[in-house]
Amino acid sequence: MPELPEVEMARRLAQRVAGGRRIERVRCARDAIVFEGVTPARLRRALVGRRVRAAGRHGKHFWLELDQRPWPCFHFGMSGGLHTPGAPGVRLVSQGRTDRTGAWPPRFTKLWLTFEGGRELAWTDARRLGRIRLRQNPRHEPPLDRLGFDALRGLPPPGRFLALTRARGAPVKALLLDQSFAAGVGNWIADEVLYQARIDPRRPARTLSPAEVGRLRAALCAVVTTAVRRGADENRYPRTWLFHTKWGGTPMTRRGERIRRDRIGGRTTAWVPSRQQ
DNA sequence: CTCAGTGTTCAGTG
DNA sequence: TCACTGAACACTGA
Repeated sequence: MPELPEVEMARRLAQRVAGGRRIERVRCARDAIVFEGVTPARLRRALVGRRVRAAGRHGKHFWLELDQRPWPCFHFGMSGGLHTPGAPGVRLVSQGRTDRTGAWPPRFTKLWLTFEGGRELAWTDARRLGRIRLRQNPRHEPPLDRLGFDALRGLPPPGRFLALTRARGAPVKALLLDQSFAAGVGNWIADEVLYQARIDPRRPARTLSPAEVGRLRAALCAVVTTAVRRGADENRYPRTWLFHTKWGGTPMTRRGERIRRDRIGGRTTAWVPSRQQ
């Protein structure tokens, strides 16, 4: 689930539910892995009674900006999500079948917040690769301070993007996944971007021509902004996207192109050799 | 039962 | 020191 578009939806959900409200109650699961460097008692002390001013995000990390520091910071790992009880006009960040049951709080809830007025947020993580931390200044402390430009809001201008890309020797697929390059890009976005830019994922980044880097930048921008505009709802992504056909039993795009799957940059990569030379 | 997986970190290599 | 690679992490669901 959680690449940049899903995390952006979570941020907006947090903003709508919690923005301007005081935190009344904080409940934590017992989990010394997900709560990194924070005991439930300290987290409770930092949050209870605080007012939420806003919700921030960079790449796949997001945080709540409170009227007093430190602030809670969240990363969803492979399987995390943010939920609120189904109130009219409030969109759920879906986490698949485990919470279509409608249970509240959902299965695998790690942090459960109640705000003044009775609104609630639940942060879930089945596989426990996600993290909850406390930070004085999230953007300027680990792990956020090691991130590159945000793929939605911080895309560098063409000249700088070209220089950044050609400074690297890794396969361009690996470069796209590197969070210190483009924060927020995950496996499916990287595949989609390379497909749309018509670039072979194995190519060392420094061998791309200026025209190819231009296509890469344009495709990155298009994929991320479109996914966010469509509410990170895969059913609403354009039909031409590789996304829809990459995992199916039929390894074909709807254009009839053969899809190949290789291990590139440490991840399974779906690509179309006839189109990505 | 086995294996892949929408992610990150860290040890090891050159 | 830097750039890069691959394994480990923890657990679910196919």
